Amino acid sequence: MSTLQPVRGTRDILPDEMRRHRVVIDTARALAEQYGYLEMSTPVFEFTEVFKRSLGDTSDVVTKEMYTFSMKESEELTLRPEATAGIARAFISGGLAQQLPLKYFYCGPMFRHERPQKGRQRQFHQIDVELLGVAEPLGDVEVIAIGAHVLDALGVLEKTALELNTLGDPESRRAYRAALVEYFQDHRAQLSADSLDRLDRNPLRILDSKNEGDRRVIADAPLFGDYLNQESRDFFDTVKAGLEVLDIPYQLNPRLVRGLDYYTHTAFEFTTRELGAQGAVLAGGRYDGLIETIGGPSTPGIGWAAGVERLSMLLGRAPVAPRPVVVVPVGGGAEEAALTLTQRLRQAGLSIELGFSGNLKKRMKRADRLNARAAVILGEDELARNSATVRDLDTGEQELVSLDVLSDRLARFG
RNA sequence: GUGGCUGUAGCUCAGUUGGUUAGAGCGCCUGGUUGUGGUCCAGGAGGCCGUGGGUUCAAAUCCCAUCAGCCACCCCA
Repeated sequence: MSTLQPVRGTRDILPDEMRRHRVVIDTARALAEQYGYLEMSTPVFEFTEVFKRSLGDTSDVVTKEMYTFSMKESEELTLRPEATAGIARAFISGGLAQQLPLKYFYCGPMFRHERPQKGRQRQFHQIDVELLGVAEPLGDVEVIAIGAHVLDALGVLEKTALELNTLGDPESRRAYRAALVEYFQDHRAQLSADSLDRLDRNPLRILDSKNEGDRRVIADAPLFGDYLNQESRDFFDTVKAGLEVLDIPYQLNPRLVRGLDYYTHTAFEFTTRELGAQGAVLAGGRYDGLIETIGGPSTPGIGWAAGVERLSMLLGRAPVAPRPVVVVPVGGGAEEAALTLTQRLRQAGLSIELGFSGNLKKRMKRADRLNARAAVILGEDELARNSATVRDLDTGEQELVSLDVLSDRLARFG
């Protein structure tokens, strides 16, 4: 192939694939709006500090996956690896704490320097829903409900399963974390190198390990359920009850964890088995501590992100390109008339193609390749009668139509 | 970041133990029609065999490196 390859982990999105992306994004945006979540946008890059503080200095994303660059000695910038940090930052910079609760929808490209795989690229796209300023478990239920609704509207809900867990409030977490660290310290010898590393940085993550030795140790590890205080237990019960009321099935997964301290209570993931190792398709949770952590007023929050590429891979049939009507001039004398006719029909709201060159045969062939619905043939004969020949390209039937009523006549091909 | 598999026309692939001008299907172009597409028929264009080195009289075929994709780990959307 050419040496002009796209950068590793990036790709061009041509119209066929773009159409799939748009189905995902447009569906999610419309549904989110229906729930009152309004679209907003933040810059693709931020001061590196924004991500370090919000994702945590020890997270994998921050320690080895960020695209960081500096412009001046004082300006360390990073291409965003996810959306929530920027939204939280915008919340603080904009003084938006005055207007709670806030409901946002977001979509755009994200950047992570990971080893590419199917369903995992270095530039990828996410849709994102955030609810700020709601501490009640009903907020969790609504946010998860939007996720389920989006997946259902895309026709992929039955290809996924909702996994649910709670991380409790900070008090419960601290107690559990301490118990976990103590337990794993006693079993250091049986843990994998990866997990030993996690023991310092991110002990909850060990629960998620797929390593066999780790799994044996994990089997007897303390359970989060035993360390949840009453408030946390009640909170989780209310979330579960809400999901049951809405008929959203879920499976409890005590191994579903988030490593960082500002995550609280609900954690959830819609996963699929159709994308190999990249199973998480739409995932999120509650982050009551986040905004305070990066320097704002203590504000509860919950949200999710979903991978546009992953969702579009799950989509069954690709949406077809819109079918235009093609205007075909015959002979040089008809070109001008065709040009004005084309523009007039477009202004009437029709999708019209006018080829730039070629004889009748070539133009008809091109119409066919465009999957055109009809051809409007304009030659000397037609012009003499102030008419055009309209050919239905599906049935092959054609008739002479006066130019005066042409746009009405073509409306049925719209 | 670690380990493994793969890389031949626009696409999907074939290419025998290294041996003359590298093949197929689909797609594309031209013609069979002077004002009519899809089907059919005939013809045609298009490959530095991912890239760079090496072994050999001889490399798409063997070796090394490199780039990219894929799979698992990891991470997550």
